[in-house]
Amino acid sequence: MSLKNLHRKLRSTEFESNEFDPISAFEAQAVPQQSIIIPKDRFTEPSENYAQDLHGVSKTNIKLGQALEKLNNYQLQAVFSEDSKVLLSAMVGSGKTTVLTHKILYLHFIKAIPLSKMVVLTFTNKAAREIRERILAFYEDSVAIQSEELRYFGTFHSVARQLIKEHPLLDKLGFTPSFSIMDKEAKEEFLHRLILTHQLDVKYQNKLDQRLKLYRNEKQILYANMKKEDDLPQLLDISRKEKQANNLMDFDDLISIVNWLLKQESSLEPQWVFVDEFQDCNTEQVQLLNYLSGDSSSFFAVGDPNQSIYAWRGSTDQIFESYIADSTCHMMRLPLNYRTSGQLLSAAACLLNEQQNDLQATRSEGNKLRLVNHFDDNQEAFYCVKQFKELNKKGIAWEQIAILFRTRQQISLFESIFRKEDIPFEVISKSSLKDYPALFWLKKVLLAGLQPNDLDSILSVFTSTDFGCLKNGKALLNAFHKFNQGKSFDNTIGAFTAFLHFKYPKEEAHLKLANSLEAFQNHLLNTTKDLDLYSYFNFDQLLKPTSVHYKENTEEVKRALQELELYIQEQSFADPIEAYQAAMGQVSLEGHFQINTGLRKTKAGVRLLTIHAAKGLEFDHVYLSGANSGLIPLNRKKGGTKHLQEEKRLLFVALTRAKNHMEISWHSQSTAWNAEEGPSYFLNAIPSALIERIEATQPEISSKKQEDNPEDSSSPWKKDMRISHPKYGEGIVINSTLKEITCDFGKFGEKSFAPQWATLKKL
DNA sequence: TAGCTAGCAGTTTTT
DNA sequence: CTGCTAGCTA
Repeated sequence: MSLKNLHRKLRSTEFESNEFDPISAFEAQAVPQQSIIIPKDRFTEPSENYAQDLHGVSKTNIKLGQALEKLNNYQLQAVFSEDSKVLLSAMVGSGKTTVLTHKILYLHFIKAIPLSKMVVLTFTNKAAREIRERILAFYEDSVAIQSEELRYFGTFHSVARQLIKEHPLLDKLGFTPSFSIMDKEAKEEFLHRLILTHQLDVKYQNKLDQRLKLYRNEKQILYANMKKEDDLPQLLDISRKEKQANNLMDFDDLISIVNWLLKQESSLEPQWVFVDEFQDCNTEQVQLLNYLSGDSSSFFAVGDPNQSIYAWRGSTDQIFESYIADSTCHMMRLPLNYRTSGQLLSAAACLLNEQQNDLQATRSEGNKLRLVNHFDDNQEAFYCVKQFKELNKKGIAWEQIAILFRTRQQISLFESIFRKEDIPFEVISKSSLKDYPALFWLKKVLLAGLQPNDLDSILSVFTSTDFGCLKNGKALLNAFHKFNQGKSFDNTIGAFTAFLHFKYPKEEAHLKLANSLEAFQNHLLNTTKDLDLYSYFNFDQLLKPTSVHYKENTEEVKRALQELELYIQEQSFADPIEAYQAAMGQVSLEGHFQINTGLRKTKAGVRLLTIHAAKGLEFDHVYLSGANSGLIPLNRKKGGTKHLQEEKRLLFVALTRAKNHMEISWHSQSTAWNAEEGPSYFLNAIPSALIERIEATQPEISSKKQEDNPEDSSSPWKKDMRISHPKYGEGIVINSTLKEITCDFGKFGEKSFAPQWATLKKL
């Protein structure tokens, strides 16, 4: 029977027929899968008593001794272990970061291992920052710790960047240590420029990333409707060469290049290698770990196989298999959950494989898991408004309430209703620099100044729709190449400046900018002061003083420059250009300019976020919205058990975010196209004794979404009015409020104006 | 060159 | 179901 048919059959089974799990049923029928389950007898159990070790620690370092006394025996076992290879299987909410940081501190303060001899790898900047902070917190303020000492504490990518910079063989690959890092957007622009300049025929250009991956991994060129092969292979080839020529690396390159270098010559022999979230490693990252932790180094990895929800990003279970097979590797576990109350945790544990279920509750029984049926998402949002207001009255802080969603699209309806109903809220998802046009542009300006041959950054500066003066395209590139022919300039920015002076002599502000870019490195030698750089580039003029967002744009840019300067001061580089390059590398890696302080969300409000974004977080009250079959697990054309198992773990992650109250909702009339009838069939695995079912709330008079029309009748500019602008010519008003007028100018696209500044004329 | 149609993919997101 | 687009047709 095919997977699809089997599931149809399984789903049709009555919902009430409980204690029945279609996935287990399927697994029982299917060919046994290779498994990542660690056999029980591979675990070393903790000893009864660590009093002596604790006493030893307290004698040397009282503060650390006191901290360690709070740990349980499983945690202490991992901290004190003398084994040189340890894989710690940490169940959800069992304090894995605590163990990781305390082990680092123990090794450092008691075993006298210098921090500079440790490599600590995480997947996110947030995790890296947290570990650094917890370590710094242990130092008395009299003993300042050099940032130099924590050089190899960071994300896989930032440590890779550090290693690449330091490696003696880098020039063999055609790179210099001042290479810059392309984020996703930069890489897209880069590839599009290559397609243009090399006149390549490439189909599905907005799916380039996927297509390149398919081609690299499976040599597949045809995609979707394509009948003929296009120039994709050439594009890959050219981009490889161009990256070398321009000293550029993308995120994937960082890992593969460091692996290549370390394979030739190991440049670093750390005494200890630590990994957080071990289950998320992909094959290349595993390789990096192997290169780093040779025979002379010890290795300590923490992870939770039950929380592996990033397989779609390339994480692999091979890593578990190889470590289980390795008999020198000691397996330890952290089974005690301190977060979730008893009944909720038992319910969540029903979603795990029998053998992998090592979870033990430490808290009291608490509330039952609630399964609530709503008519649709609109209905649910109003229900939430009511519930949340009551909870808040009872003293539950807004930020202790979270609503989780499978997809991000589900969030926007809640946003608009909460806004109307005065529920404070915050959507938690990493914002992209692209959402801040001024900062996005600032990054290009600085990169163009720092890498005088990086044509992409230069072009982006001058062809930006918001702050540029040129139109991007084939014509511009051709004109520039034509101008360039036969002449020899020192570098690309020099050539481009000359080109601008020749072809666009009227664009005074931008001509000045070009000159400033050309002289930027020299200027940096004098000063890296933020306000000085701000006026050096004349941002006051360039950021379009008539724009609605002028004030916030200038403030954002000033703040960003400030962050850069702070970073440079803390890193104490000798060469200011190198320092600025390092800072910009950090901006690329983190995706924002807050590279010192990080993104601190302090705003009070109900949290709205996807389950993926909720990993690692906890809340008092958690609501999972719209958990119909078809959404959880999310329907997919391709997939199979691997996908379904991951979706099941995703539901597990959702349920284990809650400390005290967990409510899952499903909709009778879901608005999602892929939703099916009835709640997620994964929930059938949970015995009815652990679930409290709540009947459908009656739909109110109208559950139809209300059209909200925020158009302001007092504004003289009305929707669809034809207008003209001195620069952009004729256009049509798309939207008009007291604060902002948005118009469409055809080939110039959409522009927004502040009514008090707008130089618009009625037609 | 515009219009039509068939076919397929779509989620999650960090660096 | 919707959105995208390659490739065909007039």
